[in-house]
This record gives sequence, C-alpha cells and structure tokens, in this order.
Amino acid sequence: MSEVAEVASPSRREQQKEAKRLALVDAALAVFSRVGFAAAKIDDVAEEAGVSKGTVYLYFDSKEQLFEGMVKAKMLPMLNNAPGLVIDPDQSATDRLKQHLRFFYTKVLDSDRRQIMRLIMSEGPNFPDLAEFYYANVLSRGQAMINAIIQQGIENGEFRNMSGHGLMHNVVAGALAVGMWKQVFDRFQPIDLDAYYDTHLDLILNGLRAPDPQD
Amino acid sequence: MSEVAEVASPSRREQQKEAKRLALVDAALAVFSRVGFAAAKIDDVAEEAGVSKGTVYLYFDSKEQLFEGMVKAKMLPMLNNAPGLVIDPDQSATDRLKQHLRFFYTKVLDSDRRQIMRLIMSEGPNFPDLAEFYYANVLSRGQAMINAIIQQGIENGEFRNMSGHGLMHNVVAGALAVGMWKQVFDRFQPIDLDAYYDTHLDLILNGLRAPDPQD
DNA sequence: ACGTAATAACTGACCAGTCAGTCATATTAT
DNA sequence: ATAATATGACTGACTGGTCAGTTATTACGT
Repeated sequence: MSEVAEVASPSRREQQKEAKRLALVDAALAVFSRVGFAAAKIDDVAEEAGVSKGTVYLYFDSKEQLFEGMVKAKMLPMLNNAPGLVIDPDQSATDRLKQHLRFFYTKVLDSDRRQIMRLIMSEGPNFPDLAEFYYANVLSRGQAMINAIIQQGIENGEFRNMSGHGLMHNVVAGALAVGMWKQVFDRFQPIDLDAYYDTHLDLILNGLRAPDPQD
Repeated sequence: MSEVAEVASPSRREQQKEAKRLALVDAALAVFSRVGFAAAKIDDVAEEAGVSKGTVYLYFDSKEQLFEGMVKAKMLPMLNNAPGLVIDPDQSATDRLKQHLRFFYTKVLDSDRRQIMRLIMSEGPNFPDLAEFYYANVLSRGQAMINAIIQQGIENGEFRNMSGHGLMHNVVAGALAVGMWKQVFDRFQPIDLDAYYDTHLDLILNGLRAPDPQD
C-alpha cells in the first residue's frame, strides 16, 4: 500500500523525527557553508541543530552522507517547482528565457541554495557521486530547458542561428558567475542582483536577437 | 658571471635554495589542487617536491602560508605579462576586448592557473587575506581594463550605451563560468575551450553592438 | 513494560608542527 | 693545497591536539 490511507497520523514521534532531520540538514548547510566540508565538525552541526553528536549518526551514517543528504534535501524540492518543461507555443522564446533565468536568480542565487552552488564547486572533485548527482539532477535538467528554448527561438526567427558550441553555457554563464562572485568577492565589491539580472538579460537577448528583416 | 658584476655568483647554495622553493610551490599547487586545502598533507607536498617534511617548514611558516605563498608565486609573474593598460587609439574597442579575453582564456583558463581559480573560490572565504590579495591584484586590474574598453567602445559608438550595473561582470562572466565548469563537470560534459571562446565573443559583441545607424 | 530516541564519555587514527641531530657546502688557518 | 672549523640546509622520529565514529547508559513516548 502507499500514501493513500496508511501513514495517517504522523504520530508525535515521527513528527519530531522529521523535524529533527530538517534541523540537521539546515545545520549542516550552515556549518558546511561556513567552513567547507573538511573543516566542518560534526559536533558543530549537532550543536547548531540542538542535539548531541551521537544523534547525528542516528540520521546519517557518515559525514559524507550527511553532506550528500543535505545537498539532496535542499535541491530536490526546488526542482519540482521549476518552470514547466512543456513548451507553450503561445509564449515567445524570449519570454520563456526570462522566466527560467528569473527562476534561477530568485530560487537559487538569492537564497541559501547559493551556498550549495559553491560547495559543489569546492568539494565536487572530492565527491564524484555528489558531482554526478548534481550534474544529472540539477544541471542537465536546466540545460535541457535552456537548450530547448534557444532551439525554439532559432526556429521561429526570434534568435539568429548561432552554430557555435557552448551557446547554452554562455547564455547561463552570467548567472553562475554572479553566484560565485557573491560568495567570495561580494564584500570587496557588492553586486546588486536585480540590476545585474537586468543587464544579463539585456546583453544576452541582444546578443541572440536576429537582425531585423527590415531592408 | 652575472649581468652587472655585483652580487655575482648566485652561489651554488642559493641556486639550489631557489630551485627548491620553486619545487615546493609546484608541489603545493599539485597537492592542493588535487584534494583541497584541508585534506592536503604537508607530507605529501614534501614528497612531491622531493624533500622531507621538515624542509617545508624552513621555507614556509605554516600550511596557510604555504598556500598563500603558492598562489602569489603563481599569479604574480603572469600579471606582468598582461596586455598593456595604455589605450592605443588606433585599436577598436572590439579588438581590444578580443585581445584581453584571449589573454585570459589562454593564460589562465588553459593552464594550471585554472586550478588556482577554483582554489580561490573554494578556500577564499577561509583565507580573507588571500581573497583580498587576489581581488586587489588580479581581479580589479582585469576589471579596470575591461571597464576602460567598454567605456571607449561606448564613446566612439562601437557599443550601445548600456547603463545597467554589472555590465563588466556580465561581459567576462562566460570566462569565469567555463573555468569553473572545466574544473568540476568537464568529465560529464566536456567543453571545447576554443569553440566556447568564439561563441562567447560572438554573443557578447553582438549584445554590445550599437544598432547600425542606417535609417 | 517495552522499544526507540538521545546522550556523553570514550577510542583510535591522523596530522600539523617541532627539534635534536646529520650532512653538505663554505670559510678560514696553516 | 689541505685540513680544521663554521654555517646553514635538511632529516625524520616524536608530540599534542583534534575529531570521526562507537558504545554503554539514560530519557521518553506509546
């Protein structure tokens, strides 16, 4: 059987357990963000979550699994809220591109998920599984959408036909770069995310735009 | 004998010492790149440099200073070779932009300095001094040049007048992003750096280009 | 009462940094 | 020249602290 009529009452204990799992995930994100994976102490995660160290090991088998579990717990819910994959033919490629980039800016760059981005970059090479998970579940999905939009735009004449490789990467590069910048150099030179987003779109859409067929 | 006949012979010892310092810096870059700062063992750096652990401490006071010293030693020589800051009025802004980006792609992205880029992103928050050094000596210099070029382009009519903030960051974002990508996800989805560079320039220059004054 | 959740004291591996001693090169005396 | 002495580079065994993971015990919900 399944969801339907069985889990029913999440019985005090199960509620507490779930709450504690969330607290641990939040604490893990906070601590890992602050000092990186290697320097993070399980004791600190435990303290931040308001439990003892042993408890952490009731929920996660190891430090590595805590890290991976945290990333998954933080990213998966967001993926389900991403703008739909279906192509609405009434919507221009330009509008769809705006919509997707906006989603990324607000839901990732302007939230604590931005920290995860940096952690993946930092620790990815040491966590092949995690990098692959992130690539397969987060990046490649996003890429597929952006690619589809660019394709649509080229086909319907909104965008010029740029044949070069790496077009999609170039289109979203501005978003990745500003995410990194804010994590590392923002205190030396703050960037206003909204203004940057406007410039990003402006620059990219003009770069993509097909020349007016006016002559 | 030496160039001017003064300090004269770098005396066998000094030569060896300098050679060893270089070996240590190279070894440090290799090891830190491989596993990150925290997981790097001084013993491994020593072994890779062909010396014993104690020797490392004759050249650097601590693991932190080894790291910072390595970054500085690797970046400083390059800075002196960057394209000149003087504005050649005979050169279009477009050409100058191409020249500078090309320099970055070949001298940073396509060399072991790319590793340093990732290390700065990963460890920067834990090494405020280092992040500041990198910002002050590498980034802000590059930014100043790109900004000057954009300004020139706007003034002489090559580029349209985009008022938005973060324009410069957006212009170079593609380069930062691909550097990160190659470090972390290239094994899942390789990017050809030359093709990507062509697309980057194409997209950006079209995005910047002032509309033809043809009407 | 029973079983599950949580604790905190404990262990053992690990590693940055030290230091007493060795070895190679340089300097001075004969 | 050669030997005696001094210098400074180098070594590697050792230490002290840290921290991931374990376990024996206690608290709590049902």
